[in-house]
Amino acid sequence: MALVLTSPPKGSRAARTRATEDRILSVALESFGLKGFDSVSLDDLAADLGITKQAILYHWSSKRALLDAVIDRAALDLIIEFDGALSEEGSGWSRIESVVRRIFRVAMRRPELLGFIREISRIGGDASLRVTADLDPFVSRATAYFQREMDEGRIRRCDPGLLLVSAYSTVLGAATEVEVLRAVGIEPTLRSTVVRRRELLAFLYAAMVAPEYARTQALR
Amino acid sequence: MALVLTSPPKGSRAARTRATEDRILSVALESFGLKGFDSVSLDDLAADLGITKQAILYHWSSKRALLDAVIDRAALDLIIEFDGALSEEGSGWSRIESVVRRIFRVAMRRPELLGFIREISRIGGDASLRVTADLDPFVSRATAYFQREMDEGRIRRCDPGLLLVSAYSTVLGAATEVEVLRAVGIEPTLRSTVVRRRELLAFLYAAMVAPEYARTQALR
DNA sequence: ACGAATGTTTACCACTTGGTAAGTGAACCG
DNA sequence: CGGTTCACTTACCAAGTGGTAAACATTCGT
Repeated sequence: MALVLTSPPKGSRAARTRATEDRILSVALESFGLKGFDSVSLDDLAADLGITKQAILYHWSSKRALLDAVIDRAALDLIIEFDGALSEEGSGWSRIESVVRRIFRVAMRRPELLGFIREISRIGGDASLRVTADLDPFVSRATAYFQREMDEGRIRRCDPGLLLVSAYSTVLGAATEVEVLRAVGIEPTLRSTVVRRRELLAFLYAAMVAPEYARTQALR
Repeated sequence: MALVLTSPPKGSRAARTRATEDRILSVALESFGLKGFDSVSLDDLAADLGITKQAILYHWSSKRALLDAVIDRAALDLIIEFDGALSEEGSGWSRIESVVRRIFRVAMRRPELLGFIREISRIGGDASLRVTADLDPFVSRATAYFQREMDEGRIRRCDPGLLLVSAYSTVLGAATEVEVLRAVGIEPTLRSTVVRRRELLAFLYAAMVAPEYARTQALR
């Protein structure tokens, strides 16, 4: 995924510096997300990048400082991926459906991103606080949206925060728990992912949509 | 949690050996589950146990071999915790409810156990295969149970494996994703856990129970 | 009672870890 | 042009890593 063709030095020095830091953050996010923070050494990262470990430590004073930067980057990526879906047009359910589709797309194309959030949760402490703070505006938008949908009777009334958590972990689980899927005899191929997404949408639809509202719609 | 009152040597040698290995597995499961496999060194484990690292390596030839043993132990613990619920009496929904309650109980009392399964999933490779194999009989029972409930019209018809995954990740997420809960402004206190469990049961009930069957029941 | 098996410790070892110090060449700015 | 800043490398280092070898104490079988 790194996509690093050692480019001949071009652009201003500042631009090249930014590009290097960007590459480091990308590779670090991927590695931390897939293998875990402690399982990836600075030497590993540097080797992947074709630079020396000290070059990394030049841009961030410690591995921990690098982690903070990666957290910010991951939060930004997440918001970019999902916030658009929340802004889309469409009535209640179709918008939720588009968010779910997007999560699946992200889980397929960038598993390291979702894995990284999990990893940060486990590390806890300051790291968790940081990602929580970074994502706060997005979470606020999402819960406010749920609240509105409930007020207008399109979504079953309940605690919007808990609904968000339920939906989040359901989708994230179905999208990422590859090993669990294997355990129940489902090989995570592209085709099975489509089926899984369809089943999950039905699951969520049943769980979330207010029955009275559902009756007025003829969708599936 | 370790609960290790340095007992004066008693019992046969074989019994004491078994007890030692048991203690090692307990502490290792706890540490690996909470901090991650790579984040826990053999020296850390040994220090927690009040023995030397080489004592651990006497019982298992390498850290990796220890991991395999911990996997087996974790799978056993899981089966013990949940298999009982599957055998309980009661009609369709009440049995599912009891499983969910049990998962919450485990998530509260033994977070390291669920965390460990997650960790193994991420490690992948042989480790995942092992836990998958260990849990296979349990998974078979669960899906067979879902199938039966569907055939008798008590649960919405769908792929039983996927239903299991959805329910699993939903419950596991709501029970364990403490940081995500914080992000949506829910402090994971005991009281809020009760609320969360109630909301989640409503979520699952709506998602899983067949509407025709639900109408025949007056439960909540 | 005595040698053997067993469980554990002390002493090491090669290698990796995050991090420091000093050097180097190119880009920038006057 | 000439010095300074910048981005990075080479050269280290102390602490920690998983793992080996051998010594040691206890318990077992005979």
